[in-house]
Amino acid sequence: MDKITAIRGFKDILPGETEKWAFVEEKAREIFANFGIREIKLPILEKTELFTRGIGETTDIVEKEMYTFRDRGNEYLTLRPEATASVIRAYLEHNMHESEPLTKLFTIGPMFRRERPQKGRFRQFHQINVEIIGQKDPRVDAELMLMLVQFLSAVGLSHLKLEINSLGCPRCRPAFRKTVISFLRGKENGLCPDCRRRLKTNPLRIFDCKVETCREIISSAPVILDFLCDECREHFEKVKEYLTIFGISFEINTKMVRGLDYYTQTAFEVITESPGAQNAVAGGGRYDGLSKELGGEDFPGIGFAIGFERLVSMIPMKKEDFVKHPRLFIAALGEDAQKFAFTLTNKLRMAGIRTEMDLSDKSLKSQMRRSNKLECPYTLIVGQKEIEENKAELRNMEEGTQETVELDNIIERIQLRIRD
RNA sequence: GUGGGUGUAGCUCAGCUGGUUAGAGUGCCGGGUUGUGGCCCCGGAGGUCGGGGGUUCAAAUCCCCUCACUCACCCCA
Repeated sequence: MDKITAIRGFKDILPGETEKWAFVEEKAREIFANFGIREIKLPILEKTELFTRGIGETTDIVEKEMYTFRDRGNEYLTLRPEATASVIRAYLEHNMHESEPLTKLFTIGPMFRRERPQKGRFRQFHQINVEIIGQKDPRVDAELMLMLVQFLSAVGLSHLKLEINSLGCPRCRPAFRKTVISFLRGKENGLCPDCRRRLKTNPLRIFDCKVETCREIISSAPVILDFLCDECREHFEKVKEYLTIFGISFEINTKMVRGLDYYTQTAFEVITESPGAQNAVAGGGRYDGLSKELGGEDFPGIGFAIGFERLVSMIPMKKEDFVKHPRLFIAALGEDAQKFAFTLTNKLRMAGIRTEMDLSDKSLKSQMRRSNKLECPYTLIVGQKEIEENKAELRNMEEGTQETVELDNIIERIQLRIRD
């Protein structure tokens, strides 16, 4: 019989790694709370239409990456490839704007995209999403980025680069798009096959092509920022101004475009210098048209997504730093001592002290080795002799010293001695 | 979907141009005085050499197919 394995691009997150994940989540919850952002939990399965309408029919995600199937009721369902559409759906479904003019939400969970896995990219991956809905004020954009930067440095990341751009709006982007197309007319032969295709489907994407010849051609192309309408320009200027107030360093990257249709105006990314091609830890932007696209009123929104796996892989601390070692190991010899140790171990656990023992009746040496391996700072040694004399040996593993303790009120005695 | 790399012990890997019972380090188990860890020493368990087919007297090693993993492209977090 063949062993059954996890499916391609789906990963188990094992102990040692999960502690790191918990740490990241705790930090997120703590910092987001300071900024008034509340958690929303969303289904991971949605009607397919939510994504085809929200993300855009012609995007790669919708065209070839979604896990879509028909359920037993013949309804088309999709494992969510991203969270923003779901957040807006929930926002509209529960009329959240009625009770709160500015709604600030975060959610953490798995996303699914059927791509070829590689470093920093999986078919099931996790994101931390934050969405602020209801106001178009550039201060919202700025504080969102401020919070993102603070969070990333709180989990220990450094050498990060914040890149920002403005993508314009439905009023000013079309003109830019036209200009780019006519700029590229006659230069098609210099473009890579992908970009020639993009010229028809999504010409703005040519801006972030990595092929050298394309980069050369596009480097002299017109820049979106020169085409912004007054409102978009004003908004972008304010965003930059507020970022500067907070002392957040950023770079303007006019070549940054976003893959999903719903983005407008502010777009941003946090890039790392970690090796590998997938160097974006977080990305986001404003999506003022999305809510209308999903059949709601016209609510402005802005948000970002942090790639959980990418973030965790960059945390400088080692796995061991997150593991909670037992505080005490109980080594017991003989039947009476084992019985005593078993009840004591669990009583100590219930009293809040991480305690381990050995259940397989091994030699003292073997039990000591195990205590050492688990990095327990203390070991309580109980044998037949100790039971009879109503005492035990408490050994300090770091210093190699030990003392005799009475078994009466042993829990209190231990608590007193092994407190960190 | 396209291209490159790699599949040998739980883990990390060595096995050159094919040649006796497939190795190391680490981890695991046990021992080194009768009831005391780490360092050191000794012993032990553990492998369909990813799978299938072929060439050969002989294949972990050469050839073909297949699967998996991995890196990169596309795209994105």
